[in-house]
Amino acid sequence: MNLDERKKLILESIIKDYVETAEPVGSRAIVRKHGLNVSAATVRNEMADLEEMGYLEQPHTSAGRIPSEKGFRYYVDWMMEKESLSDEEMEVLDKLLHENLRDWSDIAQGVGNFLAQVSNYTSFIIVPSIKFTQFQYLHLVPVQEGQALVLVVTDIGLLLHRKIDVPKGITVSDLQSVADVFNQVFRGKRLSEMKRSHLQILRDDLKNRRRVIDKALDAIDSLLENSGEEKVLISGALNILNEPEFKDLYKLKRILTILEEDELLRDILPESITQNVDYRIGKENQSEDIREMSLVFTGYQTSGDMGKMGLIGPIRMEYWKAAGTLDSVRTFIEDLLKKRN
Amino acid sequence: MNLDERKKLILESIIKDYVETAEPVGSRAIVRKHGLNVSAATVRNEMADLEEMGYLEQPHTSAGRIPSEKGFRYYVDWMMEKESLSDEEMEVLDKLLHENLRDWSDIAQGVGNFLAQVSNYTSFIIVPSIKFTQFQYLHLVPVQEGQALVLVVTDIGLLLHRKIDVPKGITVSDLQSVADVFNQVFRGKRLSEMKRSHLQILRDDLKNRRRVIDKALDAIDSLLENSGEEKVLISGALNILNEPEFKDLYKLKRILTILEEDELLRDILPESITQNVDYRIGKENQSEDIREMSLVFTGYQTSGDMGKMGLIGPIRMEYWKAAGTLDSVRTFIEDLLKKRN
DNA sequence: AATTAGCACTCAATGAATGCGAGTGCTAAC
DNA sequence: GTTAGCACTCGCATTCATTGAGTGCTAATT
Repeated sequence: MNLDERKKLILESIIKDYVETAEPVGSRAIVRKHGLNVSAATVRNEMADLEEMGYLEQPHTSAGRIPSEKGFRYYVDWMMEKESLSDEEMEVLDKLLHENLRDWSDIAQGVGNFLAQVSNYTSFIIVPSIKFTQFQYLHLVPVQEGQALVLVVTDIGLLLHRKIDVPKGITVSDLQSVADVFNQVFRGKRLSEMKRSHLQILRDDLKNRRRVIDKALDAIDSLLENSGEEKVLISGALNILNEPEFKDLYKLKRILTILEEDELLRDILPESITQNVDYRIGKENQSEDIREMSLVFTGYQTSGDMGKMGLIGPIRMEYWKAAGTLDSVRTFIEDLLKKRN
Repeated sequence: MNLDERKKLILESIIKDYVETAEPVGSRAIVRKHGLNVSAATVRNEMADLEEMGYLEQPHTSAGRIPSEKGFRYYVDWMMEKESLSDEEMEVLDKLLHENLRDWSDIAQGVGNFLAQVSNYTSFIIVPSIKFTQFQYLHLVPVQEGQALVLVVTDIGLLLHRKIDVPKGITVSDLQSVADVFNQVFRGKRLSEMKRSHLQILRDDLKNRRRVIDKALDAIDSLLENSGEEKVLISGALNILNEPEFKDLYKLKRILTILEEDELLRDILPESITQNVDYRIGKENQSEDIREMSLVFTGYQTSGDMGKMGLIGPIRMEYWKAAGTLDSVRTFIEDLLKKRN
């Protein structure tokens, strides 16, 4: 894994130039732009070496070199320095998230937009299933004769509000006492653990209350069904229009379609994920469809499962910036989640 | 405005063919495909007439004819028969909307997706400002020491839920009585009319209650600020990738960018709008940016302002299908909105 | 032994020249 | 009024030569 300093410098020059311009880089250009004290011919020799080692490749004989995927991988693993968010960018993020404290999924969407915007790539955020968030309390709010609103609040905020039918003639304090039952029995439990069977308390209870409780649990069940899975948020898919490698309309269409289908994203990420930034460069991706793209991603800790987020871009990606941005954003939202608790 | 039957038939043939294939239509093709009992030469003469009248145009001398925008306009105004949704499509819509009764804006998003899907164009739905919906009642739900949840319910369902700070030591019944004040004073009023000045009742009331009321009104104000404007929902923007006229990457990018910017859509629609389906074909559009596209749109009645929805596609659009679809969907959601009340 | 100048060579990209064919417009006959 | 026939037009695809950036190799230089 050791390249001598000059080879490293040349590899880096080629990567930086190529990422910027999307054009093969020639020996002359390197000498000129990066102020090496050797001639182009020397650089050519080094480049031939690097190519033989697999770090560079040539689109065709008479073109310059471009970094191979292995070249990018080497750079990312051994040479790269992450580039964090600038102060101004941090400020934007800060403002964005403190402006209005809404649902966590709203916040996540905001973070996604932010990621896409600062990076100019496509961002994704996977919000973990709410199954494992803690039930805090439930309120039953009468709406009108025969209807009530179920409110479920968890450790990450309000989650469910849904109308249910209730028996006519039920009073506010009836509803209150039903809610009290929930709050006693389930407080601190995870949503996924809320089962009818735990409500033995009610074995011989009033029929009316029983019915309301059933309805409320139905509502919770349906919540888990609808949003019980992790949620995938995608932002900035159109940013790939800026990448010259996708000027081919057919390719473009295929990729945009994938990016629109949030379901597909779940599959291209590894099951388990850590809070370190990780990379999948080009063909390192399992999924056929994104073999021409790179992924930079990381996990973030929530009160429940680990969430995931990341950026999708061309192989010719500013990995340094993407990784730095993700690092900054991760710490930021983890702080935010802690504070909200 | 009178064309003889044969000219109409020829115009229609050209429109149908061109809409389908995006290629100029030649005289031979018309005779062959549409079973005219005249020769190609005759059709050519008629076509020359139609061109002179401005209903057709020729991309270049040696090509067939394509309908001009005026030609499409004539067809839409005088000849077209709308093509309603098929039974299966109606069923899909029905299922979609009865599946889960959520927020109206969720429903609107669903309808938008549906429109985009059945039409294969880009759909937009403008949900009118909530300012003019009727306040039904407010609930204050204690969350934890020093915090409460404001719930505002209007005639179209739950609208706002936001945490506010409340003085410590305030009791549930205190909150309840504050809510009662709101419900007495504002019931049936429009959100935009809810002002502090109406709360003279409170002139000499307890300081604590006063403070809570102020906070709640702040929350409502902020609601109006954030979502007080009409909301634009766009769906299926990527459908334009299917249209060959946008194979030019530069055009494509410009248009997709516009479609992503929902703000811009507001501007391209006329201020006042009726429940009839209306059209803007190509250069009939005021806005520079969509002069190469057509709009088909209609208003839908809500309990407040008139909402708007429609489809954006190439000039070479299936107006008949688009108009029929919008008609069907309009009546559908108007029924839905009535029922929910 | 490493570096460099020099030069022949390669190959994509560009643009001019050419042929093809779909479709028209016109004329003369029906 | 309709139609057959035919010359004509013009976009499109193909071919071919030209250009130029960039390489690889060799021989000279440090």
